[in-house]
Order: sequence, then structure tokens, then C-alpha cells
Amino acid sequence: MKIGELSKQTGFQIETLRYYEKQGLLQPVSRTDSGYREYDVESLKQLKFIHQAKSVGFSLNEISELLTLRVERDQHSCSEVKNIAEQKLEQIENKITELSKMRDALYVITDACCGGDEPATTCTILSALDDGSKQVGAKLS
Amino acid sequence: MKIGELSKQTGFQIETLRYYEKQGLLQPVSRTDSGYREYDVESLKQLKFIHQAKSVGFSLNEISELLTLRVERDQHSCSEVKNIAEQKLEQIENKITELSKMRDALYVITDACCGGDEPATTCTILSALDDGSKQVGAKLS
DNA sequence: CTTGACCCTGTAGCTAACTTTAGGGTTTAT
DNA sequence: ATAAACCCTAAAGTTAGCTACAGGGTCAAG
Repeated sequence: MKIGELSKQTGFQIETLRYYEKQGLLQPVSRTDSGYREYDVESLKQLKFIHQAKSVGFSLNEISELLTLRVERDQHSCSEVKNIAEQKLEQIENKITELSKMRDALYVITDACCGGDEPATTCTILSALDDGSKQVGAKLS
Repeated sequence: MKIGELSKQTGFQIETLRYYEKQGLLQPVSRTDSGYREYDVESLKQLKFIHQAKSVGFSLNEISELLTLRVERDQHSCSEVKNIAEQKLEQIENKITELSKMRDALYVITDACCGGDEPATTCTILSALDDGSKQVGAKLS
């Protein structure tokens, strides 16, 4: 199949598919005489793999690594694969922790604000951000 | 004080301070005859505000908005400020939800992997990512 | 009176993952 | 035969938030 068809079947934009090729994530199976890219069902499977990997947070570089492990399954161990996954898991957890701290801190100062129509002259949110003497959310982290 | 001093006292890099000026976040109070930027204690306070706002997740554009509200407190209501904060809170919560789904999905497929030295021929992680027939983590979302 | 620390402007580069633009060739249907 | 739909390449633009570079002026101490 040609690139437009692959795009339709996978939901990836044509430009994105060409970009993935440049990044080494998906090579066309061949080219027609006129230079058109040709793909097959393997391409489809690979793109599903890429989609799944993206959905759990892997970057394109990491997916590239995973794809190598995938095609060379025999030469690689489960631990290699699991290491990559656990590393990513840790990154995601760290990000969640960081965002949770932000949320907690922001919640505290937002909740304290009346939110009414009166002028913000003594608005607790502005005051809290103004107050450089202590870290916002210090109590929570 | 000059930019180097301000940098030292706030921890912001000199280049960052000049960048903030271009972005409209912090104007120097004046310039010396030779064109050097001059700042005062107000600049210091404003940078602390910026730092606090950054720490709870606001973008520079949003901080710019907040700074306007801060200086024009009288002309604006608490609800305006609170709206911005609550919007940001929602964005952060959405991001946390998204990342949590990723974490859960990734945890499930990673936990199932033996992680041993045997070849990854039937590695559950690779298989899970391969399987385009169902969404990774479908059970959890 | 010169050396070193400091300051200036303007522009370019960085990251990630695309998207857009410009300019042009191919295929298919009528 | 011609127009629409499709495909190609290479390069530049997008986002945010800086960071670095080139080339040059200013200021205080010894």
C-alpha cells in the first residue's frame, strides 16, 4: 500500500510517517519506479507498536530502541526490555510527584481565595505568590 | 543594582533576566548613562513572585497576566485571579490523570515481565506493545 | 594605562515531535 | 488531454524557555 492508505489505516499523518522514516522508526518496504513509498501489513503492525509505546509515554528515541529489541528479540534478554520500561516508569512517577506537589500548593492558595467580585487588593492568591519569604506549598512537600 | 547583582540575589541567570525583559515580565527601573540596566527592591519582589508562580506551574505568559493583575489590583476582582488559578489547577490535574493512566498501564505490562536473562523472544512487554487489538491499559482507564 | 570583570545588542541554537511551505512529478478518471 | 488526487524532496517554521555566541563598550583597581 502507499503512504496515503497507511495514513488512513493508522491515523498517523502522512507527514508524520515520512518524519518517522527519517527518524529511523519505520522504513517503507520498497519504492515504486516513480519513487512512491510502499508499505505492507508489517508496517501496519509496527505503527501499532509505535502507537502503543507512545501511549504509555515512550519518546521516539526510546521507541527506536524498543523496535530494535523487538526485531532482534533472540539476541536480547527480558531484563534489557524490562530495564527500559522500569526506567520510564520511574520518570513518569517522578513527573506525577512533581505535578502533585504543584497541585497541592496551588490548591491551598486558591482555596483560600474568596473568588468574589471585590477588588483583588488583598487577594490571597496574589499575596501568596508575592510572599518570597517562604516557599509556596512548603508544608506539603 | 545592576543585572549581575540581581542575578546573584535571585538565582536567575543574567541571560534569563534579559529574556524576561523581552517577554515583558520584568522591566529595569532605569538605565545608566552607559546603558546598563538598573533594578531595585521592587524588581527583587517581582522576581520572587515570578519564581513562586513558576513553581506552581504557571507559564511565562500566564505569569505575565498575573503580574498585570498584581499591579492593577484595584481594577481587578478576586474572581479574575481565582479563575486563572483554577484553570491552571485543572490543567495540572488533567496532566496528572493522563500520566497516572500511563503509569498504570506501563506498570501492568512491566510487572508481568520476568525480567530475567532469557531471550526476549516471548517478552510480555514487547508482546503487549505489539498487540494492536486492544489498548494498553484499557482495563484501567 | 591596561587588565579583568562587568555590561550591551542582536542573532542563532537547543529540545521534541511534528507541521508547513515551496516547488515539482505521477496516476487515474473523465 | 486535462484536471484532480496523489506522491516526492528539502528546508524552514512551530512551541516554550531558555542558553550561547559574536563582537563590542564601560568601569575600577593596581
